[in-house]
Amino acid sequence: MDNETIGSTLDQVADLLEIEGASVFRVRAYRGAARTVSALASPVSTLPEKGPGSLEELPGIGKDLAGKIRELAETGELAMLHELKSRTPESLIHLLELPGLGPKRAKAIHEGLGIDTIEELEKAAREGRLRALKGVGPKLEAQILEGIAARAARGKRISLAEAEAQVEPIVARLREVPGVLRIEVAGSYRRRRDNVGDVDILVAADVSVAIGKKLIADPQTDKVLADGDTKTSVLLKSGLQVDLRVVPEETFGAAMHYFTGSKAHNIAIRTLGVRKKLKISEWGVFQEDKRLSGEREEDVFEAVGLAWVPPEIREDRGEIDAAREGKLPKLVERAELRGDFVAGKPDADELAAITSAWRAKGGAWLVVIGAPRSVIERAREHAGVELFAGRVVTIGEGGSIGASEEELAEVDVVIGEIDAANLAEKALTQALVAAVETGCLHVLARPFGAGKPRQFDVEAVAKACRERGVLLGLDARFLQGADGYARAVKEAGARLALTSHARNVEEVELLRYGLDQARRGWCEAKDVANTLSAGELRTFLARG
DNA sequence: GCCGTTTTCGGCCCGACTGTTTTCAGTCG
Ligand SMILES: Nc1nc2c(ncn2[C@H]2C[C@H](O)[C@@H](COP(=O)(O)OP(=O)(O)OP(=O)(O)O)O2)c(=O)[nH]1
Ligand SMILES: [Mg+2]
Ligand SMILES: [Mg+2]
Repeated sequence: MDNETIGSTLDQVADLLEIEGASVFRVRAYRGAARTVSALASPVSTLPEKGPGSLEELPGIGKDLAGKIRELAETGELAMLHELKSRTPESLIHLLELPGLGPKRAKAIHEGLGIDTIEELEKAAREGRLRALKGVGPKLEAQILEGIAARAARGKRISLAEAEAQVEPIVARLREVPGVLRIEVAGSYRRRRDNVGDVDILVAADVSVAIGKKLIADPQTDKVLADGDTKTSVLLKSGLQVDLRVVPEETFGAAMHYFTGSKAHNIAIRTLGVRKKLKISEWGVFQEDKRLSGEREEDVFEAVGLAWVPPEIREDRGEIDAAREGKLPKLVERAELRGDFVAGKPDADELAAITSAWRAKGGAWLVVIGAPRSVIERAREHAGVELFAGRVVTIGEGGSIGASEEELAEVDVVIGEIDAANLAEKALTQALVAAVETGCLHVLARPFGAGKPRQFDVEAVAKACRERGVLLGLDARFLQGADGYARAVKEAGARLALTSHARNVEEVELLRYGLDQARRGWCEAKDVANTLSAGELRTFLARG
């Protein structure tokens, strides 16, 4: 079973335990493990059984959870989950998707009314039977019916680019409201996750500004989910949820920290505070109810003895220890990028437009993939950036390279791509290592199958790449799991190549989404080949 | 279920909004 499926299975366990009324801390442990396993770059089977790097060494995973994760990885089954399902119907998990319906009410609905499914719930709500339950009245009943009706319209997670497109005009309108002192998008958007579940906006303003009402009146707003003094949530017409938080300017820093998250990072920071007898919340840092600070985001970190942590790595995956020890990475920045890999299909005019746009951005070189040499030669004359000829070659199942030596000699950069659909994890790893060891490749593309990243032993492959001077490609068009991939590559001492595959001027912009994921993967300039100068790249290509 | 410059037992982040409630539980961020 792959890591993502193990993660969602552990989340199912957490849901069922929660419905059963298990300890919230036990539930949290399962959710934490789910999150940790989903983020692993390589399959569980590649981790050592014991000692450094083993499952049990991962924070929040002890003997018990490690055993369950191994059981899932090896057999695809979990005995405990079967037992849970025999006690509590699995279908109850779907009730939790309805807004306002959590584990307590799901349990009450199941036990009090014998309801197991959304269909039964809808029938009961229509007949007014839900209000027989303690704590449920006509309003909740109506809300549940509405939730069932609106189920399909409520959006799923969307890409960061899509979220940017939707939210930028809204933020622009809110920014113009008189009395808005500061406005920033926080949450997973600020942490630059490749997909976001909602958009979280923080505003510094007086309550009298009633900024929440302005969001409610926005042309894109469809439905109001909640509306209080400091917090408003709406659903846009697109189905995207927007959460708005309003605070006075003097608590903007602490509020930014809270609203940026992640949840796991917040809990870790607040726990450090508790040990120092401090209380940390969106309202500031407090000692015995006396407010110490909170105007700046740094205040929160300083209060617990940490350096300011870049939002991209606030995931409780080691950044807190690093911030304490002064070992935070100096994350690679946009201004440091000098090269990109673009698609070769464009005609000479399009290529000229791309090269001049890239030069205008401060770029120094481009690898043009798949263009005829003649096109590149001609483009070179007016390019103003150095052009390299690139070619994609197919890697066979045994790691063979699908091109002749003469063909390879015609280009400057050889990019190996494997058709991974039919290979198991181990065979895939072996094929990739073998391909790298032919010495023919300059870049190894990230393997995908059926539109999803394929699992393999990233550490083993990245180490082979490091030895052979091969870059690991990170395609900015396909970023699922790219942050974990980047981190594993960096930790193996290898180097990434971010590739936009731009076919036109607009798509050159895509590279920054790749950069975001490299940053989430703790990458510094030295970990990303796009920061090399043209001369340095040339030397690298010559395996110098 | 995990974990330990307090601890191997007994804690585990903190607050806003809603509905149903005569004082707070549930859900969500
Ligand atoms: N302290 C604390 N903060 C939380 C909790 N839940 C959420 N937050 C904070 C951190 C989150 O990043 C921020 C926004 O919440 P969201 O539910 O929108 O999560 P986030 O944006 O991280 O991910 P998303 O893509 O929306 O699923 O609020 C919590 O239980 N405790
Ligand atoms: Mg969010
Ligand atoms: Mg949110």
